[in-house]
Formats: sequence, C-alpha cells, structure tokens
Amino acid sequence: MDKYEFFSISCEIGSILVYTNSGICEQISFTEEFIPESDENIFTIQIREYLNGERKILDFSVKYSSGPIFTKIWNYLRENVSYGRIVTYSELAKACNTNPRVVGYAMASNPLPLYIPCHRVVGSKGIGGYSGKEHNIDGIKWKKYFLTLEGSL
DNA sequence: CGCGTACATAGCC
DNA sequence: GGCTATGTACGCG
Repeated sequence: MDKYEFFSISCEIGSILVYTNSGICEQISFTEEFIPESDENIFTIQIREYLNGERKILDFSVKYSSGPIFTKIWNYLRENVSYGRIVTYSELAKACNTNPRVVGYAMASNPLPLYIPCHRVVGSKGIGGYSGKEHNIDGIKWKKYFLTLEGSL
C-alpha cells in the first residue's frame, strides 16, 4: 500500500522538498519559493539539524535504484566523502573505474541530493554544476550554499 | 543484445 | 571565456 507524503523545510535561499512513500524517502528537490514548513518528523528534523550545523550525516530511510555504476558512485560518496570533504569528478571517476562524464551523468540522475552528497563533487576548472534535471532553478546557488555551510568554500 | 540518448567534463585555442 | 572531442552507462525495443 503506497502512502505518498510531501514535506518542506525552509532555509535562507528557499525550501527543500522531501517526497516520501510509506515513510521512506524517495526524492529530494529544491525550490526558490518559500513553502510553509511541514510539521516535525524524522526527515524535517534531520535536515533542519543539518542546516543548523548540528548534524553531519543524514540517516533516515531512503530508497533509490538505478544501474550498478550509478549506485556505486552514490554509495562511494556517502561512504568516503564525508562532511566538509571535496572530490573532483575525475577523482570520483577514477575511484569507481569510470570516467568524469559518467560521474556527471550519475549526479544529474541523483534522486536524493543532500542525502547523497553530490554537492561535494566539483570540477577541475570551476565548481561544476548542480541540479541538472530541475533546470527551472539555479542549482549552483544551492551547491554554494551547502558548501559554505560545511566550511568547504 | 544492440542502438540511441544523455552527461553537473577536461582540455586546448 | 568559448568551443570541441569523447567515453561510458542507462533504458528501451
């Protein structure tokens, strides 16, 4: 039985949206609009603590699926690129035995930004991009926001 | 299993 | 700064 729920957490530059199904997080996205905050729950509390700098690891229930390499890259980020750390697309590609383009592909396909710390992946030239799918928002702004929050910028 | 499509790159001018 | 070359993975028929 599917029970879809939607939560919102506001911060300085907009709102973070959390989509869940039966108590499991399936998607996270961002918006520049300020949506009224949802009541407290496991998801909103952890994200709010993260935004306050009190929490460095999100560990609520999630569900995501894709090809084996994408999953490997996502897991690598969660396991080896902890709070405040940074890697380049090239390094990440090398660690997963693939190439930088694929890493970008994986990032753009990431259904759970923030839970999977794809904002800690930067390019060798500039900072790289962010939120490839949601081209209606300025993802770079969020990326910088998170990196600044973690003291990496 | 093969082909088309996608990529948030890196590197050179 | 802008343009181009490029590899690899996903998803679907």
